[in-house]
Amino acid sequence: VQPHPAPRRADARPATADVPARRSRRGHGRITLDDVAALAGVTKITVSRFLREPDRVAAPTAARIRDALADTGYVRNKQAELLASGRSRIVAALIPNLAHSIFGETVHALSEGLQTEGFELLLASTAYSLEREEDQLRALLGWAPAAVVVTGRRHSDGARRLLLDAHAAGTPVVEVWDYRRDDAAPFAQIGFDHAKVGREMARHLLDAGHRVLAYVGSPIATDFRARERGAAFVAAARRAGAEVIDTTAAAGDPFDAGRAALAALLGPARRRVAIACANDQVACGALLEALDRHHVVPRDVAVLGFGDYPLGRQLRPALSTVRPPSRAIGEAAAQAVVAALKQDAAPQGRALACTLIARGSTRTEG
Amino acid sequence: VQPHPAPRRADARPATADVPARRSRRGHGRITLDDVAALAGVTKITVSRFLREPDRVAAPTAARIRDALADTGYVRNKQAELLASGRSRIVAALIPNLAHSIFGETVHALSEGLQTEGFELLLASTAYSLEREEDQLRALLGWAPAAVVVTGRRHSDGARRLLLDAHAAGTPVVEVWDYRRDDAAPFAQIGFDHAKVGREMARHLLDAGHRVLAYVGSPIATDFRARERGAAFVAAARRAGAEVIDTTAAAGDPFDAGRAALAALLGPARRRVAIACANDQVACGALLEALDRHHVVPRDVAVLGFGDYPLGRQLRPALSTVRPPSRAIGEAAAQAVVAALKQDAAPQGRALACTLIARGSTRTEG
DNA sequence: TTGTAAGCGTTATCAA
DNA sequence: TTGATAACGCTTACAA
Repeated sequence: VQPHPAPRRADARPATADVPARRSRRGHGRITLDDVAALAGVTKITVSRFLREPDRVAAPTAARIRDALADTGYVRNKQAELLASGRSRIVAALIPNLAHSIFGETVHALSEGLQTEGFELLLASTAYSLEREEDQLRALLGWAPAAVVVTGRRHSDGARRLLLDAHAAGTPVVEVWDYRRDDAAPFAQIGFDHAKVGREMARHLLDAGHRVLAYVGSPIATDFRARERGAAFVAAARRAGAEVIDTTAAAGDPFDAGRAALAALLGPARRRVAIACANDQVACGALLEALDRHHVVPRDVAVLGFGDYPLGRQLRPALSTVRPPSRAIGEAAAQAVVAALKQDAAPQGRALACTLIARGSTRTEG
Repeated sequence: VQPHPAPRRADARPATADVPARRSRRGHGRITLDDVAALAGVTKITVSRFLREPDRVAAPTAARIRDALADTGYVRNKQAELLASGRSRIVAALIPNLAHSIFGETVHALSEGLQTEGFELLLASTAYSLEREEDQLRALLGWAPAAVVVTGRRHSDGARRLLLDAHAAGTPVVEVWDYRRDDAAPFAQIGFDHAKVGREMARHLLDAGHRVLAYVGSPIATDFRARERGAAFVAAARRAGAEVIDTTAAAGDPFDAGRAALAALLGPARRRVAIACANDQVACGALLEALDRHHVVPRDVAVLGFGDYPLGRQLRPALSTVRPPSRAIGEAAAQAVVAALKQDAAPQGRALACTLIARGSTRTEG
């Protein structure tokens, strides 16, 4: 641990004409522009200018300011900066779940894309609750963000109102992880059509020759996108004349839920089924349970997941799954937001594609 | 989609004595306190007071203000609020990795603990880079946070300087996920002793009768905590007279890295080994590879992970692992920060315990 | 090239 | 119970 000089603070503020010694409502002890300026022998506006446009101050002055900044360990106060400049370089994003989730890559890509353009990402999670979404959205809007990114196209009336107000005030609003061509929503959508994915999942299992199809849905009632996939899966399977079982995974550990779902589906009365799951974790649980029970995969039991988590590739047979364009969504959202802000126009929506990855859990290899 | 009234904005600002019609540097179209106040027929300070202490305005006035707030869809500007009040209710936290990580529970618990006390969490990730930590820390400090939470006790000189300055200015600083009893660091530490965990991991494998021990470390050179566990593991195993192999997992998919590590360790020349891994994903990869190769687990190949990810429980045999107090760290950090801010004192550090969970991958059951 | 004055939207202080 | 005024720390606009 290196010792280091305590932060220097100018004792006397630069005398501002005949203003009485500042009544110091609170100092919080932090270094301000005035402190740096005093040390550099200039006024704060020169330091401020140096911070924004270094080339516009004379070289010797710049050198003194540089020293003063390093000496004091000055950190610019964002609140004051944003309030004064009127334009925030903050993008607020609202995601259902931060920890251990499918949204990780989206957030990462979004963050990178924004950072390279000089924007900061302010993140909050909704825990899949519409009510919480509204609360968090209100909190985020308090930061006066330059743009807003939300997940999905379903919101509470209050949240929708907030988004529409922001939109009306010229703040770009982007909805990610969903896309409906026919949707007349006012916000740009960047994502994919979940109903279409559900149909493709059914089609894949039907094409593999299965005639008994099950969907194991998410235990989260407000995961509208998973529900949409499930509903479309069920409808498509029924249309094709298959026997369809529509179930929901138990709450709690998703692997255990997948195991339990498989156990419930199979028994003396039923020995063959093709299962599509709301996510790969549930699917891995189902697949592991099927293997433990010595069912023949994929002939008797086929399992199809969603999300393309790294684990699925490791099982034997490996898990078939749908890979969502997680990273592309984040990249596209960053691009859309940045472009909209630069051109002062409404952001552009974009449809992205999922990829169905057929592996051993649904298809006999070779 | 319900139609809703466009946000109302008072056309004429309340006449502020003889100030000329505002020169309107920029309007950003957002609703301000003045707009709400004009609609309610009061001045902005009354609205501000209502927002902070509703009981201190007369009932009829309060009702009018309430209506005006709802009508306008007013959202309080955080920048102005924080700047004016001088005390930010923001806690800044710096975590190595947000997506898919062991820190998820810590962040979640921290967030919950702070939220119930009226604080907001501002999160940033370091991607395990000291350089990035310093950058991100500087950015976070720009928000003038009421407290700072960082991961670990290793920082760049610059970051340390920033933390010490904050500390000196009375801002509580907490280091999480590490704890050294002998450490004379100025910051409160909330976590556990990684060296001790490394020794316990070695002890567990030795107690199970193994005499050839391997450590598969993290590919992230700057994951100091994993390195500390590894170094202590190796030292303890050597002290006990065991043959020790100290390796590092390949970068990329951790499951694949675990598989590759096992493949490299075992061959014609060596048929028995007990492997400890930097994390459960690598350990699961190693365990799956051992099973695919028909090694006898745990007699010939034993595998011990770290992290207690849900997947480990699902394998057969299940993965032995160390469960870190992830949630407890987040809770304790929230408590420490809140207590420090309330009492205007330095935050208190705390040692928390890991639990070694012996399952079938290291111990013959029954 | 540098500085002065005003103001961003809110809150603390004090007065009415 | 309500309001006038002066900050908070910084940036914009304009002057020197």
